[in-house]
Amino acid sequence: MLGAGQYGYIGKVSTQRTRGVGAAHDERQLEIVDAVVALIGEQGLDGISLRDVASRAGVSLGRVQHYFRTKDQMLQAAFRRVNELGAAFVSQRLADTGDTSPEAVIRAIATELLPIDDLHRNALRVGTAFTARALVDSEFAARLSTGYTELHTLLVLLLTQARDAGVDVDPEPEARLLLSLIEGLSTHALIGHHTPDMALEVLETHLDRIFRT
Amino acid sequence: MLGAGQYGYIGKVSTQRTRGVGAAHDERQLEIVDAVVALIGEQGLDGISLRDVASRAGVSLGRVQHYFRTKDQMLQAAFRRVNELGAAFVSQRLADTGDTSPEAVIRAIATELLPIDDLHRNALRVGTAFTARALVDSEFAARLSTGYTELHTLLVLLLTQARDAGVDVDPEPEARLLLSLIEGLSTHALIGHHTPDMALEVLETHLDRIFRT
DNA sequence: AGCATTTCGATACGGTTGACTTGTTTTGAG
DNA sequence: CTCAAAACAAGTCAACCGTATCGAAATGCT
Repeated sequence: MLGAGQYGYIGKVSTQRTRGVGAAHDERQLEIVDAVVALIGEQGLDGISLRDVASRAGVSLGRVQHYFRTKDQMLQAAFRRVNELGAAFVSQRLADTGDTSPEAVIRAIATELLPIDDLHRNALRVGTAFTARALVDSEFAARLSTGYTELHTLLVLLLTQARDAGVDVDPEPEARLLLSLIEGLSTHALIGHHTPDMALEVLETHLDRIFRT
Repeated sequence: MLGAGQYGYIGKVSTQRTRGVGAAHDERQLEIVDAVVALIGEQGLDGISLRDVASRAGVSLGRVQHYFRTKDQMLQAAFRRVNELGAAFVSQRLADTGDTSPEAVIRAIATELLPIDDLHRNALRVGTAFTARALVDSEFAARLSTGYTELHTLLVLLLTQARDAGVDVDPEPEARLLLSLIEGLSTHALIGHHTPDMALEVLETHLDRIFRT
């Protein structure tokens, strides 16, 4: 989960009547979606009702239903939102560090996919909730799979750059291992089996094993 | 998820009146639990109702309620059941192979925690559902954490044996990495991001990296 | 056989849910 | 200003849920 930004929803406008400039529409919709994301993180995916969302967002049930015709559409919007958040996290860290070496980028990606603070923790909780949902709903499964594939492709690209720079690594399987490892470390950190720091340490050790040969 | 067998439920008997030998009781209870596990694998944790369970098990709603006073108790029983299944999977493979070397045992554990067939797939789906639930319900979180700790301890023990036999490995962090990796590989295989075979290949490569130094 | 206890089916109840309908207010293009 | 479309709010509804109740049947110890 997280990482792939499949936009195309917020800011659609297109042929639709640009009623009220359309700006207020997206803003209010985002308010509701953020309430949904927060609630899913706290109560899980099936633990929330439209009335809960309305209450949390401080709006009426009618308003929520105006922006999302069905509950499923609302949840899909929330799913897109956490993916956006994940992508934004990574972009932010990359912009902060400045180091664009494959190793640094991979480290940045991995770090942002761990529950290093409450914000990340909540986003990852939502991601986990959607992962469970994906096992039952093929619609979500397809979206999730796409996101992971994009992330995998990115990792392969980075590892290929590293290999070309002299690092002894097989990009394709190593990317697969890395992504799975990050996923597992993140999940275990979420449920409290270990701390984010310990997860990060394991990851660093493994990355060292790859890059220092 | 999976792996730790925390029994203490089935076969409790104890001070309770041994009405009807008590054998039929456990059998019928297990029938219902198996229906629950199957349903959770198919429809997720929140997608099932007591009526669904009764229908799937071919019994009346009243009977389900007789064996489980609340829905939560029923789900907890299902959770224990998948843990039992996971432990049974590993035991079975270990008995089959006969090889008790640390490497073989680790390989066996890892293999049984991947969706290598429909039976394993369903059990792992249920495990994922409970993982998502654990993020919201501290009761399940505690049980899950205990299971993972047991598995972690076992891996540390095995890796310590390997180290004493001359393998260059740091048991504690390596066990943490392994368990997380298995978790991630399993999850990704479940959602179809890669096949169980690919997951197994990644794992084998990593194990080779550890043991062939 | 007698009888307490377990087993289990049928039914009902209060509550919640997502979806829908209806009516009112707001908005901005013409 | 006009007016149609959008943006809401409130209420309604049927369906479903977990749980409780009550009575009948099965069971097995004494």
